[in-house]
Amino acid sequence: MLKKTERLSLVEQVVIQIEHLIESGHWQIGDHLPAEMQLMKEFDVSRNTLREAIRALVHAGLLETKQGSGTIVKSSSAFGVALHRQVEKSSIMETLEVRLALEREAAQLAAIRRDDVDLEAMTECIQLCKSASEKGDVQEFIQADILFHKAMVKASHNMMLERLYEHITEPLQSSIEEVMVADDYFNYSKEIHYELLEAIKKQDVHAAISYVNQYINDFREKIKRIQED
Amino acid sequence: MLKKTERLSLVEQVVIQIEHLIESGHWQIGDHLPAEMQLMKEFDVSRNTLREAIRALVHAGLLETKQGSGTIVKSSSAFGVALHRQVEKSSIMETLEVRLALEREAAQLAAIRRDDVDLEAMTECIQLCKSASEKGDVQEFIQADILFHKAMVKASHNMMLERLYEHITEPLQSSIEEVMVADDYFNYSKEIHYELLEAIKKQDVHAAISYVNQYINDFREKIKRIQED
DNA sequence: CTAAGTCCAATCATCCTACAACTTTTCAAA
DNA sequence: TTTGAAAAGTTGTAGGATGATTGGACTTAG
Repeated sequence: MLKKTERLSLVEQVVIQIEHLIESGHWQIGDHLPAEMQLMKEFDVSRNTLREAIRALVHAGLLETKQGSGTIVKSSSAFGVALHRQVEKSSIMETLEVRLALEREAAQLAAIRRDDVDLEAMTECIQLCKSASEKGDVQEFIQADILFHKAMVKASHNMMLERLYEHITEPLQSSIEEVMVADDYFNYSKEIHYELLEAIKKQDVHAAISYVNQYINDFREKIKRIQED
Repeated sequence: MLKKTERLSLVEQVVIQIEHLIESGHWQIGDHLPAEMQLMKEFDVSRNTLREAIRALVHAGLLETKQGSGTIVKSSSAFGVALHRQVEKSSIMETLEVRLALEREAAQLAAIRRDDVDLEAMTECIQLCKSASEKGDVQEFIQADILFHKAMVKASHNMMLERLYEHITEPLQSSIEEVMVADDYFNYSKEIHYELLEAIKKQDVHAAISYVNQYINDFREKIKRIQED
């Protein structure tokens, strides 16, 4: 079998270079890119070629151009943008169901695969929850709560699961906050998270799934109640 | 709150039009687009503007251009392409775990929400499985099997779940076939699918989840065994 | 000094023409 | 029929010109 000869067009080469510069953090989110004229010289391509490359990345959601002002970095993950757009097309309930599906799988895998680093990270998040709870700081509590969930997903040692969860949770954040603030989730989740962590620590898969199902169903009920108002 | 004034650039307008023409099926996958010269006239824009629009869609994976030949439609879903790329970056096992997470959630939701149309569709798929099995046609059986799973996911009445499942299953297809052909999955899945359908018909959520877990774990074992060879 | 308005330079948006590189078709010669 | 060269059609790249928008510098009236 012969390898298909593949010449990358100049545009595609420039696109790849810019993507790398963004992914590597050389251009951070919010940064201004150099002007077209300068980029032309740096990449040694014509204006058209450069503009086609930039336009491709603008449409992908990585860049944003504003006439008269310049081009800035908007995001560092094309996949995140694509998922974000899909979430926007869907209802909150639909998205939440997908997120919970991932979370349930993550809990199961985490209970099997978690290592000491994972357990330490999760324990730390729970302590953050606790201290925020004692201070009565709702916002800080919510942030710590989300961090705990992310730590659990990370403990599943499945990068794809982690990325999906991350990019689906992001646009849901405001809805999550709404539910938590409106209800008495504050005290409730404190305990169940601790028990969930214990189950994962003991590698008790069934218990872990059971706890996740508990707060998933509870969360679902709360959403329904709020949406009915 | 004032509405953000939003002037869409000519390029973006052309992009949207082309996207619509593809989504609506006016240009099918594999079709050649008209040449640049003609599209310039039809959209009434300059060559640069048109080319930037096309380039954006090429990078998104909807189109493919070949110098000297033309431009063809490659895919109808930008989200599908993005997901596909993500899957390619991940291992088969990782992807499978995500897919199974979705399938488990789908089974649960389907057991709750399925309507008569869903049940009919699933029954039909099972009969296809059966007839393929009797004929001994492995390929046809696999296709029918996948159709059954998709029908179940559809019965969850969650569009986002359905799309995710669809686009994740697609690039996995060859791996799935490999497992099924290599092992004795042929006879095994015939029975468990029937029982799963019965559980969903009776709206027995626990039984449905249980059956899904059964063949999920079985499938996982088979994959492991094959990968070790 | 402050605040409002004006002007200007920088920047992206669009259009135009020209040529190069590649592919497909056509057609004539072997 | 097969081969190969020519021709026509298509996308790729380059460079220049003008318009539209923005943000900051500057000016001026209070």
